[in-house]
Amino acid sequence: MKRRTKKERQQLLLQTIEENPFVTDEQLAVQFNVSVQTIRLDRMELSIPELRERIKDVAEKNLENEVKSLPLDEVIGEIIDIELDARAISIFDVKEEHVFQRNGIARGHHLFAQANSLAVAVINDELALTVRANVLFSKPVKAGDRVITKATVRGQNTEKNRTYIDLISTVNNSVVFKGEFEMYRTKGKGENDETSY
Amino acid sequence: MKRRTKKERQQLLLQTIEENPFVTDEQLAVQFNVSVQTIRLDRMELSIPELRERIKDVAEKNLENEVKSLPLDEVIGEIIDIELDARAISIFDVKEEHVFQRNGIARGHHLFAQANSLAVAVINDELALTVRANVLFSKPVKAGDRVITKATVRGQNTEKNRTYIDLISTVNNSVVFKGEFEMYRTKGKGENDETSY
DNA sequence: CTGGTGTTAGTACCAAGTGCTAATACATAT
DNA sequence: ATATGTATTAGCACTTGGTACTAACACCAG
Repeated sequence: MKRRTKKERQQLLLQTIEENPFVTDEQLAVQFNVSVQTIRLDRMELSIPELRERIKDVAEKNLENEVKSLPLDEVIGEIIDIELDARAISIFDVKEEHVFQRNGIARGHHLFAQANSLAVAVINDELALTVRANVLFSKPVKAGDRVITKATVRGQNTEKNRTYIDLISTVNNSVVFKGEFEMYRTKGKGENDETSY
Repeated sequence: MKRRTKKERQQLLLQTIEENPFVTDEQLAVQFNVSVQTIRLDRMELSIPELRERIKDVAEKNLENEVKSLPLDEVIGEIIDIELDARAISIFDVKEEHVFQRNGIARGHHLFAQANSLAVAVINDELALTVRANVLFSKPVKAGDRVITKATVRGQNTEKNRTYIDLISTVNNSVVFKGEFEMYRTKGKGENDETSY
């Protein structure tokens, strides 16, 4: 192992720990052919926490993901207000994982998912399925944006068991997404009121 | 805190650690009103590893998940055939996590996501965004179904930088989803050598 | 009273550190 | 040539959250 300069070593150190957070100072010292103390000084300068903290961070991150990925699959966006068969509002915070790396713009299906989830939720029925949707992505959404989606139940066709819902998503009061959803439901509006909530 | 029997305590210990693997023996001792040594003996009998090992286990598990969840977010469905700016085919296996628990029918946004991903992929450009989509969910899809989606590029409006794509998804040769997507792209078909932007 | 089970206390030791002081090497500037 | 600064190394005390082990005590049953 050739002895690198401080800068080179620290650069490699960052990479190495990034790739494998489970490596000890001792192992790193051997790898870079320096003393353990040097590794410690390097970590300090680079503000890299000690092994146990790194492992803990990874563990905590994973625990977050667990909490995140389950409801994320269930309902996209957090429903903050709902009046069944009338209207509903949800918010969705766009994160790095929702955007194209190349340009930082949110993938369309995430916005669709938020709207679709809300359309399902607003329907006061056990069974609600999307039959048709016409959507328009009017403005790009970026990571860090908070998307607020409002659903309004527009009408019904009781014979065909259909409910029509309008959806509008905004970021900072600017419309980013519009959609008209045709939903299928088993029962008509108002037939579910035996058990009043 | 009432003093439980050994069995009760060990039962609760298992639960407690399961819920929060980050708890130390000392905290547990306080919680159960016994000595630290007792907690250690309990852990031995129950073969529960020490705090650091538990955290490490969580961290390692999460690292596995990372590999799994990333490509899942990147493209929904596996692209098995593609001819840029012409057509593409992807398959998507519907799993339990994609369906409503209540009725076992796939949530619409997963089918939309597969179609949307494919529409983005078929466009031979750095930047492709969904502008508008009209979709029809013609038949419910269930867990275990293999959805095959075909994308066909229908036309273009070079002035407006738009590309029109038709999508059809089938399960066992039966159509479950149809969509017309209007996509925005930076450059026209075949113009990808120019630096027009 | 003796034995078994459960619990507690205490000691020595370990890994992987932090925090601090001191020594050394080496090049650069004056 | 001597001083200054940076990089590196060594050593020691201390910390956390343990393991491994021994000894003691309480209490209940035979």
